[in-house]
Amino acid sequence: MRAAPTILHLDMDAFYASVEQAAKPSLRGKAVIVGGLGPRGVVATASYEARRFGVHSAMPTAQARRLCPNGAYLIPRFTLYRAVSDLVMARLRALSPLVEPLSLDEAFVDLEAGEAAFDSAGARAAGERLREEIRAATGLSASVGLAGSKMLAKVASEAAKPDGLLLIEPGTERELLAPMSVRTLPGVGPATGEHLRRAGITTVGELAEAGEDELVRMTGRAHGVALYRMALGLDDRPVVAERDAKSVSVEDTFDVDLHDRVRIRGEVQRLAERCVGRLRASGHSGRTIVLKVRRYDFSTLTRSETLRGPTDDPAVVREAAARLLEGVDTTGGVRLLGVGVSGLADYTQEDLFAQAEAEARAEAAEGLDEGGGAEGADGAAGEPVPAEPEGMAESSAGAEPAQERRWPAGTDVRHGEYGPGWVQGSGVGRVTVRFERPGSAPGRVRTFRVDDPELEPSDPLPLVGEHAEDDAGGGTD
DNA sequence: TCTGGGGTCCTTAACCGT
DNA sequence: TCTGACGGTTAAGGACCC
Repeated sequence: MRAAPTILHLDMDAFYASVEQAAKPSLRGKAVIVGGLGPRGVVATASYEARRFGVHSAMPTAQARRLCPNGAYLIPRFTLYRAVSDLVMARLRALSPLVEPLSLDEAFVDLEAGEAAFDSAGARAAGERLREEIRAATGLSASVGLAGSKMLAKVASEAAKPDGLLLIEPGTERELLAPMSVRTLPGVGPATGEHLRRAGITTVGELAEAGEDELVRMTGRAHGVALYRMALGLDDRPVVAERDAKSVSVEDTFDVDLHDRVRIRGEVQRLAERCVGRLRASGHSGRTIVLKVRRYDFSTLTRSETLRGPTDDPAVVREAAARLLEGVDTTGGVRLLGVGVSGLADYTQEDLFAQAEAEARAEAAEGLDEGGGAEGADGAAGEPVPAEPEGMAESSAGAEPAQERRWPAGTDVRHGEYGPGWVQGSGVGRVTVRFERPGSAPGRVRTFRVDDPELEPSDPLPLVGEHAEDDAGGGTD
């Protein structure tokens, strides 16, 4: 019924992990796990090599380490991923003005609107060309789904993974979907999946048979209607570029539950500041302040307050957050705190640029603050481990004077003598660095004292060498 | 060693006003 | 004036996504 399969869904394969493998030649073909490395971290992305051990995203990192003890565990480096993502999105926008990014590694493109394709053959050709261009520009593989609707295009790219392309011909969608699990449909997660399973519905075909009324009764109005339409392969949502943000929030999970009320208040104030920093950087102000508290038992509650008008004043947000906290019982301990602002209004801030810069600096400083997990700890003997008092996550009230330099695994560094490399692990006063760069052969490893003056953090190098013209970065030769 | 961080959207209930 | 049907807003929670 629907026209030609000219909606394209692009999905980068194991994006964060693939970027790290591209940046670090010695990791190619190896199990790479990107995610939180602390005691409560979870996996953001696992390379396909790591997936063979049963590691997958959203899994606690601790569990991943048990399944795959020899994997490389790295913290995410969003600035690098964003830069790579920008290259990819630029390719998409060259195809069509109608590009809807869903995240750093995923987007929809309306090929017809860009006059890039009008039929199956044209769409397939455009998709294959796109995959080649992305590989040339970034060195990474992407999967492409093509269909007459967003939902089907996404299902197609999922099925094409990794490094593939799948086009769903119009008219074939129902029979294609029928045997698939309901869980392949976007919007059907663990809860809905289990709900449906208990009603004896496990495939998309059974979903369609159940009928709209039944599904609405089981899962609610909006969900039921959407579910039924998806089961029939119906989806007429347009590709929309430029959707504006609806809320801004920041949250922190603590390595150890917080009990001290004074400390909790202090953390809420910090989060409020950070939240406003981001709010301002995005050129917004907001009316509703939200406090989020996750307790020791993982139960989560939110408290919110709506102001008379929008604000981007740190003091106002801090005070509102503090008021909201007073209404929350924290006995037993708190594992996470968050502060958010919603009800956003455009707010053209006078000195927006100065603020954005301040924010960027603050973020850069924070990035290096995170607790670094040593990874290749090997048989390092002797010397007592620094034994950090846990829970004193970051910037612990300036108690310790001679701050030891931290080298989180995965950080880019430059050594005066050996050149560019990355931190493979650190601990017991030492840091292990592998010297290699995106274009090079796998490099050698050397170990230094953490305070080696020749060693300094550096910016990530571009994945594909060609952009040598801009020496803006650390192009000291 | 259980379970991140940033979002979006939906549902339900209470409350207010028409 | 009382009651009801609605509709909008606010607050809280939950499911889901990457």
